[in-house]
Amino acid sequence: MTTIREIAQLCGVSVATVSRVFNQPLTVSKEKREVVERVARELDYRPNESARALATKRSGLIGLVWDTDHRRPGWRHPYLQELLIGLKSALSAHGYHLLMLATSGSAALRAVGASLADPVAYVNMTRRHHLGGLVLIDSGSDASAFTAFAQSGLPCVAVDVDVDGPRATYVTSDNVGGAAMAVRHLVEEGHRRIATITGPHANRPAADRLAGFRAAMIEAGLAVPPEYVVEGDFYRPSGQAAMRTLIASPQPPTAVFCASDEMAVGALLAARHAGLRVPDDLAVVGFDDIELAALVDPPLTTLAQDKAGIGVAAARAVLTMVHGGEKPAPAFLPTKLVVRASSR
Amino acid sequence: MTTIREIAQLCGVSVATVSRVFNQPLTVSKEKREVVERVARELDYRPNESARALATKRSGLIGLVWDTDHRRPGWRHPYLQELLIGLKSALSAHGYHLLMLATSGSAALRAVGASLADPVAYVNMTRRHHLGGLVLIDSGSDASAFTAFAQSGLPCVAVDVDVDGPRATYVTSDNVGGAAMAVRHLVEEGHRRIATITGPHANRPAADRLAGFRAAMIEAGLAVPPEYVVEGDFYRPSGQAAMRTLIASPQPPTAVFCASDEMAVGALLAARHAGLRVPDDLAVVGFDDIELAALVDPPLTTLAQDKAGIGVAAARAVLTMVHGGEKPAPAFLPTKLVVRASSR
DNA sequence: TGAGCGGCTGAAACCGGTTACAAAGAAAGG
DNA sequence: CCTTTCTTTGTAACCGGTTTCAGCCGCTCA
Repeated sequence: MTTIREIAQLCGVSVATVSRVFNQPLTVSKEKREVVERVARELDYRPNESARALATKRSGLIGLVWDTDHRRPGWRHPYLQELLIGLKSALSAHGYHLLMLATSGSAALRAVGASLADPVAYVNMTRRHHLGGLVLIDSGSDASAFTAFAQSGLPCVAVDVDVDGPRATYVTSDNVGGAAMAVRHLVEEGHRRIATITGPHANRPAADRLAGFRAAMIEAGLAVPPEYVVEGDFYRPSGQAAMRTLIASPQPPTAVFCASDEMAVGALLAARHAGLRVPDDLAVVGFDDIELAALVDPPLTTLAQDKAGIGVAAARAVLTMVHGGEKPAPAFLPTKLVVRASSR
Repeated sequence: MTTIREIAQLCGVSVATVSRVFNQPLTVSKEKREVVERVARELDYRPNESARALATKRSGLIGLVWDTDHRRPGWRHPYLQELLIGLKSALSAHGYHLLMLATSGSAALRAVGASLADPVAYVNMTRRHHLGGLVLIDSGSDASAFTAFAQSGLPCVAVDVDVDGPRATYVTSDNVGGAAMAVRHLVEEGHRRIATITGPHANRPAADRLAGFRAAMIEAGLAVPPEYVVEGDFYRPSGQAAMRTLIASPQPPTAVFCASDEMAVGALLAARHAGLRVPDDLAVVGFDDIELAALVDPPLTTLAQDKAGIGVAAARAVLTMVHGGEKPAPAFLPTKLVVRASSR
């Protein structure tokens, strides 16, 4: 590997000059700059990032905290791939890389059944590697661990989990607006008895979707009897169970808004088992627009999240803070209603 | 941040001794070791990884090459999440982290329509960051770029793509054996006219699945007329089209083995449109066991890949090479036949 | 003509570890 | 008791960059 000193010697300049050529080119005279650049190219010079990080205390890396909860081995992030695509492209545009942190030290914590990996271990890694900031991805467990990150003072951006801290913010979809769009769509289709299957009430997106549902129902002048709000956990079985409950109620709804596509698919299954035709007897609307949504029978009407966009927004937010900017306000990305056969 | 020198001073020892306590504890006397360890703990000492990487030329990072092909914006890895879970946990067990490389410099290449991102840029990053090795994930484009990595001399492990090089190997499922299991299962169900919808012939897993299919057919004493082998591209529409062709043939098959679940779902759709009942008129078997497989109607018989296991195997292989071991032979992980309603 | 200023440049310190080498002390062997 | 060997320790060089500081040079302006 060629070093800055070799180049300096070959060009007859000092190492400081060579360093400047790459970092503050304008402070070097045009002639020397060109010589250095040419020689560097000929020697296929590549700056040593470790040395650079050591000297500057900046590594050009952003940490990704995504720890699958060992108590929920089957849990899967609904759109990890798209999220990563968005994250990666936005970070890459600014010359940053994404480091998937592994906390090998957390075995002890797992043994005692701690939720999520030890935030301390992650913060530890962050400092050791001079990471600029962290992106936190919801891993299906409770969000308490996230607050530990948020309070650590490191630049943190959480996806789909609301956190607050000195340099912590979050990015999610416009869940309130999306849910309201779902209701309006169902009202337009002539429904008046509309129920909802929500996510866990402690979960921010779930709460927002419920709030949007309620607001739009009021706006439409429709009542929401308590039995029309059933809590699920975002996964298919809970949607199926919730739908069974709704079907068994004295006056079953003619439409249901589900806070996730997974639960909506469960609702479709329950409807099928009960002999209900979708959408004639029961309209179903989901949330997420997972790949599966277009493929179930009937295809599912749903609110599409801008999945890659959320990744991009998260990357931007964390970079803003890394570069010393103010903590950005939480971002709520617009959703899009995708109307398919399950609701018309 | 506390440094090794502060600790040395507080303990009244030299920096070398402190360094040894953390790297070769046995060469330090018990007393000094304990003092250093206690003080380090009290001061919450964390070694600076940049400095360490600079001195040792090892970073403890493994690079992940996963560049979504811009010419196939909709392309998605069939099991990225499970793969990452496996990779991460196995790497983490050895104290390694996974660095998702971003090659911002590839914009120029994209402009000229180059396939995949510039391997040179990745190799560049690898050297800059002192990465131990690379894990290459198939990104749906042609595999030519992979050979460039394989020949770079860096430790490389590809997933689902066969590469060879001085320190390059790959990990995939036992595609031959899996396909053979599918055929045997269909034969046991009484089928004799069995067709296959293959993946792209240039793709190694696709070729292996076809080879396994052929071998098992011969073993069962069954003929494979040329029109019973139709090539698809792993995606749904191609499966649907291929199935239409098969149905239109003079003597349509009573069973079809598809090289991917996506194509199998396409085959199911084509069968439904043609008025065929599955599995009575046509049995369908897929490959992958994607989430959708259990949810289509009828649920799909398929060969489940050990997705996380592939990640673990890839991690092990790359670590073996990083630690100076011999290049491991390609690994072929066993698949499992999951029998559902589409074939019985 | 001389003071003042701005642009370039280089010497050297520094970032925080690792490690080759030498030396001191302790233990072993003759 | 002296030599040899082993263990433990410290000194100092080194990894490859960045950055402070001072000095030089050429200009401008009074």
